[in-house]
Amino acid sequence: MSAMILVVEDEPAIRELVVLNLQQAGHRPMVADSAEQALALVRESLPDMILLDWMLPGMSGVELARRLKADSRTRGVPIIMLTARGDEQDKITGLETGADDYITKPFSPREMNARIKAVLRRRAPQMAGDAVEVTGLRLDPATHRVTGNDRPIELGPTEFRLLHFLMAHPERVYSRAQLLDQVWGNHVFVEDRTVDVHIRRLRCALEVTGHDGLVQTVRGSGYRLSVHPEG
Amino acid sequence: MSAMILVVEDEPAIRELVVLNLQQAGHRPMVADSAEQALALVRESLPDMILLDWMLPGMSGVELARRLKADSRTRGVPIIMLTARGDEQDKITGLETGADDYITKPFSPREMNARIKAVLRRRAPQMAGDAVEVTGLRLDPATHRVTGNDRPIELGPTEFRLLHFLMAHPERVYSRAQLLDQVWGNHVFVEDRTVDVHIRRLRCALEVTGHDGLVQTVRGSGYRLSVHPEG
DNA sequence: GATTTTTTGTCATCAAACTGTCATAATGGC
DNA sequence: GCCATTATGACAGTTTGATGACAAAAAATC
Repeated sequence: MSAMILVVEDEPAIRELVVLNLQQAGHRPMVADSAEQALALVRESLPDMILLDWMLPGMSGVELARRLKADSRTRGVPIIMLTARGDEQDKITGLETGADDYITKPFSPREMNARIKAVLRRRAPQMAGDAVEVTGLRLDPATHRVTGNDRPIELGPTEFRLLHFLMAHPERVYSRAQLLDQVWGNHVFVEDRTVDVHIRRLRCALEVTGHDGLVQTVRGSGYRLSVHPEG
Repeated sequence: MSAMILVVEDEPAIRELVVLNLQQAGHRPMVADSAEQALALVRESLPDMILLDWMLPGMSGVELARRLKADSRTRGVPIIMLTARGDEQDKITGLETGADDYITKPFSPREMNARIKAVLRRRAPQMAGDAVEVTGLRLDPATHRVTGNDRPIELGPTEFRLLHFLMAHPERVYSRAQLLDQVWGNHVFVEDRTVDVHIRRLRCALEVTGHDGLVQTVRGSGYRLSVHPEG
């Protein structure tokens, strides 16, 4: 479970606390101490999640959330609000602006981790770090192991990530561009056709346990991982 | 799970209660009735965890926590705050000073144990102090001794800690950064590649009993200790 | 307090693995 | 059969990890 998480918090003490805890949990934190800086960072590279302080100097956290949810590029990024008090009205407003969850200060690191994991599981399953299994094909991010009917399968790093993503979102077609965004990263410049090659390498590797049929081509659209026979 | 836990609490009744409960749970409690005495004790020997009363005569618990977190030697020791009431402001300040969790009095022994266990598991599972063994490779923290099939194995301090951590978390991949955090300490500034070198030294040492295969490389991700054959 | 002995972090180098791209063959739809 | 799309094999460049050497730092010894 290694997600890039942007922490937007102006108070240095709390910020450091959160960052430390995130690192402990194996995430890669980025920090911003204002909404403006956060926007700039997000423009550079899209994080997997944003922890957002309710109260910020300058542009408030609510306003920032609103903007992020208004932009199609950033809309999908889950947001967890950090709020000082458990004010019901705040909570309502927060959820209205599109926050995915809500943590009331003071929060224990355990609570924070639990909520982060829950949101990740909901919004970006491959980030949650759970093992996934489909008809005997099993991929465990924690041990970084792939097995087909309990026989080990060798995968390169890219094929691993690709399979991980596909298994986390089965029965759904993804275009090459989407796969490039999700598996390679949304900033790299790679030829579309490169996906074909990695799909082939993946199929090759899965062939030894007969699981290569799971990776299906959808002509004109992209690829899909499905348990249903092709066609 | 047997950890050395320092209890800092001025009220004798509560202190005894806590100590009793800790012993019941198999831990080894040390006690201090003031922050000053706590500091002296910590100077002697580093506990695995500190239960710290919020209100203390003389130097307060908050101040003590702050000092402990400021010192690189003691920074890694998890702190659980004992607070009298669920005072919101107290909790905020507590977390700011770097407490890992807090327990609100009055607390049930079960709650206390649960939180202690959780924090220990999260922060320093290898602190549990029990000997670990994997397919004939045995590491005993108490005697600081490593054997492979009952034949002694010589390890440098860093290699020992590294192996200890890996054996306490088998079958799981850790990035170099994570290993640096966990084994070196999350405050040191060391080159990532240094991990490679120590992994190699560790493997070299384990080679004499044929246990070097346990330490596996996961290309692009990090290292893993596993009983399953590589790849 | 000086001198060995260990331990540690860093580098340069080498081998192996991985990656992206292309040219070409194969395939499916019409 | 023709066209668009995908599969495949080969390849060169790049990245990554292993390894041996080395000097600084720390610890132990005298």
